[in-house]
Amino acid sequence: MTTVKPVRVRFAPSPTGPLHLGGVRTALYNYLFARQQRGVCILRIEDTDQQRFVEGAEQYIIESLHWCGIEFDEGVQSGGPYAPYRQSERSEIYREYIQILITSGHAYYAFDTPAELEQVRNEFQKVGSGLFQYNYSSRNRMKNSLSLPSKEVKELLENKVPYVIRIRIPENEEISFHDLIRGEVKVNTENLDDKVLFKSDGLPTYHLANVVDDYLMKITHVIRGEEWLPSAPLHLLLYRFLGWELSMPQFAHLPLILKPDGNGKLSKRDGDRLGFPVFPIAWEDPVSRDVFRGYREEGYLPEAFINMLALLGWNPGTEQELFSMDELISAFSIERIGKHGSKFDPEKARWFNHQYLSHKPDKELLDYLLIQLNHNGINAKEEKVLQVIPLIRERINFISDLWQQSWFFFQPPKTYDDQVRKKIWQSSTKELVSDFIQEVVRMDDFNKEALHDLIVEFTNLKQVKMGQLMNPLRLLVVGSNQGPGMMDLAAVLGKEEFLSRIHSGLEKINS
RNA sequence: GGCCCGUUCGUCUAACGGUUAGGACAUCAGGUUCUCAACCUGGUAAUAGGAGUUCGAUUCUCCUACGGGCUACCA
Repeated sequence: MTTVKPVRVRFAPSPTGPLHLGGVRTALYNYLFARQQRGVCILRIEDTDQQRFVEGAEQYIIESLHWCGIEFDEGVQSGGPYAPYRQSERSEIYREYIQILITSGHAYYAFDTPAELEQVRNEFQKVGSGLFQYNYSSRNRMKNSLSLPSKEVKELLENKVPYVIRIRIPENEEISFHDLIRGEVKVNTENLDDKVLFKSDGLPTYHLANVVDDYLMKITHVIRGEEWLPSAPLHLLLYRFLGWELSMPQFAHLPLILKPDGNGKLSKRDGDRLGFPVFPIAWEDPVSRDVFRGYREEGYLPEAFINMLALLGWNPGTEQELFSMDELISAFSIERIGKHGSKFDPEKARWFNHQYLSHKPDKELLDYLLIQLNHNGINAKEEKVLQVIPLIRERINFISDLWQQSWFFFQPPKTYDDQVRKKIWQSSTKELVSDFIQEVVRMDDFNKEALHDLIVEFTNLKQVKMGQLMNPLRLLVVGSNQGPGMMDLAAVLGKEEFLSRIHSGLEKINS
């Protein structure tokens, strides 16, 4: 009789700074898997390192995941049946389990000071015999409850001499486990060292805390970054030593997201260096006051950001590229996550955003544009803005482009691009334009078609190419060579505004 | 250095022993056009190298090279 356990996954960042692309993707994969399996997704904060704690980081994590549309069923933000979800608030729990390990002989007290350890490492390096490892071969030469007489150990403990608790890794044992992404992974315990499980400050390290919490919170699948792969055997040993092997979660170690240029994992500073954000939302470092850009502030839509991220390392096996969150949830599978790291491509991110923006309903783009108009002190009628949207929607890559591609619908140009003027302005241009507007003045019905007909007729009559008239008109109306079709532009502006811009433009350009 | 993981167009990737090695981004060319974009059509472009296994290897095995991760009282 096997009952299928309800899927429970967790995303467990440490609040040591903002969450970057890779972290968001890990959260996303956890979320997609949980939703698809009708399971539970948990947000746990791993703040056992008080040295690296950064003010505001936890709030940042919650806010950015919320912006992305990644929601949690349990966690620091909403509580739940396994609270608390902040590890710093669970220290009593870990104390209990470390005691079990001590009692059973799988862990031991170590009294070596950081300075002593440092010295041993240096000596090792000098001799050139590789890096020092605190393990079966060296632990007897160190100061710990395995090497010292028990009387002395007792004294040290009674005298409150600072200590850490280390795991006692067995000698020469083959540890293997099945990774959902990589298949069988094998490691010999020879290569593991006696990692610290409990620090002298009374808090556990990641290794102990994550195992204890995953067990207590009934986590069924651990989906985390590849940087954890080397310590997975250690975690497995902990499950074994605590007698939890049968309820051990399954592991899936995600490949890393790499720098777009060269190699190495994508890092905080790559964004500044290469000119793209690596964070979902902007972050200001509370100490240095450095500000890091965010996708939200750059004008990305969360759907586009998520879509791009989902496909960075995972693919559906079809040629579909655009996915809503719901589609991702139903298409996702851990088996189709790639094994190798992916270089992040900011160009493709931009393309995704363009796709989403150009498929957005008018109404939503309207809201975005209204905000920007307002921000620029322009009070435009919705009706007019709604006319503008279809004319610019194909032309934008970012939300901020809405304004950059449409400001001239709402206000006359303040300057006229000199490069463009030189290129298109001829000696006869002023006269041509002047003659043309005489005709426009006489128009009864000022609309796109009528204007088009008039222009064709006029240019034929004058024996000039359409561009000879249109380009100067555009310069006068927009101030440069950008923008949608001239007739569309004119129709939205209306006859009066159209003429007024041409008049004042002619004055400014010829003076 | 040791251990672990990886390697298909420039980039993200598909092809789970038999394909003219497919798609997307980028790039290039052409088209459209009143401009700038967008858009449409087409092109260039890849199995890291070497041994095996097999009738047949991108696919399986081994070696080499290269890349990455880990190697803290950090996560």
